[in-house]
Amino acid sequence: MKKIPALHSWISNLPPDIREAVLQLMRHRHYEDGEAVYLLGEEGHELYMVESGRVRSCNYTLSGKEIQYAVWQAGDCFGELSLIDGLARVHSAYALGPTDLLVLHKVDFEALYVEFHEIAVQINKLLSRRLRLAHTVVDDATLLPTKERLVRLLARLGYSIGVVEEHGVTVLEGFTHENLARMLGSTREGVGRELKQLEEAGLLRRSYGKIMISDITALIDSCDGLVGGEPIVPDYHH
Amino acid sequence: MKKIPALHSWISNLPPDIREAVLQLMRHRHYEDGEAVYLLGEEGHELYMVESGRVRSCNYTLSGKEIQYAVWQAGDCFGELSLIDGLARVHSAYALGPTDLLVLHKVDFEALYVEFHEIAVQINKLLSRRLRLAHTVVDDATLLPTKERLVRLLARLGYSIGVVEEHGVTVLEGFTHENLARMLGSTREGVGRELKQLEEAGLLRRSYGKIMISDITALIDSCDGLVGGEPIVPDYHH
DNA sequence: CGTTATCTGTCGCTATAGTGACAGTTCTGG
DNA sequence: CCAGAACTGTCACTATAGCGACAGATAACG
Repeated sequence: MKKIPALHSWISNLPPDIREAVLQLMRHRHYEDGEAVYLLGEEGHELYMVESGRVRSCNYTLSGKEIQYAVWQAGDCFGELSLIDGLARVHSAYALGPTDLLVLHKVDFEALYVEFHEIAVQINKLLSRRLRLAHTVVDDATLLPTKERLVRLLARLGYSIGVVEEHGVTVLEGFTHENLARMLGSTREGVGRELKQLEEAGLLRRSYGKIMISDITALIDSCDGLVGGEPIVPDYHH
Repeated sequence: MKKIPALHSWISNLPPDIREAVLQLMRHRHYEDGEAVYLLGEEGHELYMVESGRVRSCNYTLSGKEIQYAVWQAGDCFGELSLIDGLARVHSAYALGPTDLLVLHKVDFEALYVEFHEIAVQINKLLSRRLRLAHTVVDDATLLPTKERLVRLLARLGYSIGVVEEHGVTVLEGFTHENLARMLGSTREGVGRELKQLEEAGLLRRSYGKIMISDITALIDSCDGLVGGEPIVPDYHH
């Protein structure tokens, strides 16, 4: 049973001495389920790293429809965008379940940013990764039907925050159909329909809030209509 | 008659001395209409700045459907992503009409990147901008119906590469319905339908390959169902 | 100045996927 | 262990928008 490491952390990629300097300036903060870390439109004056729990980032229409961009968990960093360019938050972030974060204030970040060249380099890598991921999401949303988009979303989630159990089975836990639908810009019913079909095709098994993928590669191959663009961005560190 | 400045240039934001050092290492190259600058999946070993003409970046499905991410023109920089993270190109780039580019080789870029801290800082800003833009595109694609997506696309294009004529009319030239559809993940017919409706509503005028928007703000207001997320990312320089 | 290619307008057909409604299932907390 | 909540399954209805087809308009080029 192996946990796949965090993919969105620039802090853990820093050389040990600089990393310690950064961590020293970060403060703990606890959030209850559903509590907002920050809201769309706010001025951003902090960035974050997840210690435990999960955080989701999303945006809404006036009619209430929601798109969820990402779910961050232990080790992932987020919230740095507004600190880099000084503009407002483009989405809101909420705790998914009780969550502990490490918080770095803008003032401290800027001091570190100026002092250590290496931080800008790592942030560039982080932003590159985010950008590649955003491109694959745009590809999915504009080029593919719901079924394939779901497959690629499951692959991404499987690789990034899934837990690998014996026999190479990847398990996704804590995702409702509703939650998956939000990441696709689709609906609960639609996700249910497609998941059922994928189960019938033998590509995954389900049990209330748990999705077990026996072979992510096979899942992807089942319906990859894209010429290029892997569903998941390869890891840049190591 | 005023041209709106390039929004995707990290080079022009550098202090004059560093900028000169960068420009000195760049070489001219000419491309004919439709010629590939780079292709999806290739290893990237160059980055570019547009001198004249236009470049479009896109991706395809196996069935031939295309999504176009961006159109770059004079002053815009592109192609830096693969140089930052070392991964393959995630899309292809083609010249739109005869085009002249300035080319910087990876080796030279890396030397500059290490020597001048300021370059990493500017690249951070560029990537931030790209990421914000990508977020608004994801919002559009997943949350909004075709009509509103078209409106927001026109607003983005108007602000970024439109030409402002007398009476504040913004003119978009060189975009076919086909081309617009590719940026929406929609179809030529659909774009035609919606453009007609927008014209009937008095929000724009058309004449073969030219779209004249009298008031971009009014256009946006006509159907903005998003809670947050401006259709265009504000400019960070100045 | 006429031929060709590209772009645009229009119309009807169709299907993918969103909506609403309700029943069944699994979990949670007292 | 039981009641309520949250999640899931299913089905019929509907509409947005993609597809195919063709005619008309504008530009490009020799």
